[in-house]
Amino acid sequence: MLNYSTSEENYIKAIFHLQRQDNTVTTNELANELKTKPASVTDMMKKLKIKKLLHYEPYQGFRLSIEGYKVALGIVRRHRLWEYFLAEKLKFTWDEVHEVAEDLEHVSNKKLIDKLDEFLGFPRVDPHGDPIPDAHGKIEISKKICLTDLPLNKVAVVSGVSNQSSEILELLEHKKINIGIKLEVKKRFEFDHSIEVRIGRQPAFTISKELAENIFVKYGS
Amino acid sequence: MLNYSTSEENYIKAIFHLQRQDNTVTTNELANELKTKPASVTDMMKKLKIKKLLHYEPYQGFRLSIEGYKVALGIVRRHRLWEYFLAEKLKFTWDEVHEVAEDLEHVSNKKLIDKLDEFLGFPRVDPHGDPIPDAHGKIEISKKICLTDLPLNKVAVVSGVSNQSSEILELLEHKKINIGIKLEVKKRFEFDHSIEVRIGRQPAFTISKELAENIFVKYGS
DNA sequence: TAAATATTTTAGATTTGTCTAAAAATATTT
DNA sequence: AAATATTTTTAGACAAATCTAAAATATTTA
Ligand SMILES: [Mn+2]
Ligand SMILES: [Mn+2]
Ligand SMILES: [Mn+2]
Ligand SMILES: [Mn+2]
Repeated sequence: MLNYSTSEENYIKAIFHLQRQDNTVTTNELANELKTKPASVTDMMKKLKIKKLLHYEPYQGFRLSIEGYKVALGIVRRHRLWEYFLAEKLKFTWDEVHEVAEDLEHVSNKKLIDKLDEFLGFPRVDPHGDPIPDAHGKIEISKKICLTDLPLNKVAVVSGVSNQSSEILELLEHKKINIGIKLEVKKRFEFDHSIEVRIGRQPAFTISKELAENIFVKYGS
Repeated sequence: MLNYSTSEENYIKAIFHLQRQDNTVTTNELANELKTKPASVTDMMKKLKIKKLLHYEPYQGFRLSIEGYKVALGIVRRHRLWEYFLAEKLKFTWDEVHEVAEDLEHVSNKKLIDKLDEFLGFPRVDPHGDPIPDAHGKIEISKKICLTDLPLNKVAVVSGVSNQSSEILELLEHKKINIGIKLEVKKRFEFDHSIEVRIGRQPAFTISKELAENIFVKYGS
């Protein structure tokens, strides 16, 4: 596997994240995501196309190639392992890890990352509940259900949060909702779309529509 | 403290190491150390002078300014903490850590480094026996004595090794000489300048002049 | 001390990644 | 189907870091 510049890696990872939603990514979307200008995106897309990391025809948007997808998984693996390290070992909070991992992810020494993985005990998910690709690029694609869509009285595990701000963290900590916790939805209110939730045998409590929209769960352990 | 580019940091750190020996550093010395060309060094020296990180007049060589020295200590702190992490936590060997730390040292997030320091238990020396500057830039300047100069029958502690190759590591591991181990010199032979060494109450053994020249010790614990 | 040699700096080019402004292509309205 | 608006690309410029070749300066040698 070749080595790519920090800038190339940031573009590749951003495309990886954006193309999950739609099928292809547009110049403006990517420029917006990376806080850069459309002209810069076009320049980089030409370069990544030459390196065969993506499919791109002028004005048609772009997608990662098989090779580009593999490279992206490597970057995501490094990013999430470092996030796990920061949260678990260095006691960073949940909302602080992303920014630091954004730099650490670009140190691409295979042995470093595989030993870090081992040191951490081969974690499956990062502090935001997102799956960590293994050394071979395998990634668990568990389908996440938004809390707004979870059927009533079905126990599910909180597996991720889509918003990573310190504001949502404050609220989640106050409500004692962490990744991995089991909960069920007891009731939905039509008026404000608020949701009544219960964790284990504790008394049920209410969370807002806004919060519920950002919490994802999955079935099973 | 401002932020500097990876390239600027590599130059600053190299000057820091070179100026310990002599008083001022020359263009060729630095170009050689960084495996770059003299013209590139001159360009960077002009830039670092403008940033007030060093004293430099054309043709006169250069030294770090007080400010440049502080910046260098920060880089060295990061480098050596990562080296300690790699050796202690990830079980890298001694001769592998430098290369990886060379990249990790450029992730300059104050909180990351201070938390890493805490996680590691505030280590005083890196895996090569070199002192780690603390969060305020304080560094222990213990005077190292080369094993060739240690008086006979004086117990001293192995505190560093000047050569960092895997070849010297192989030999040191075979002879069971590690950083922190206590030893004394029992005899010196005029013929080949080999040295007879004893660790604790174990039987004495001989090491070559070449090896002794690369081992440094200090008195006390 | 003058010539030869070595070191250092300058001049000019190159690569990478970015930007602004203008042109071209595409999409949306009327 | 034009006209209008939006998106994307191109053209040209710029900063950072590097290089080669030539010029300037310093050091050594005879
Ligand atoms: Mn990044
Ligand atoms: Mn994450
Ligand atoms: Mn470095
Ligand atoms: Mn070291």
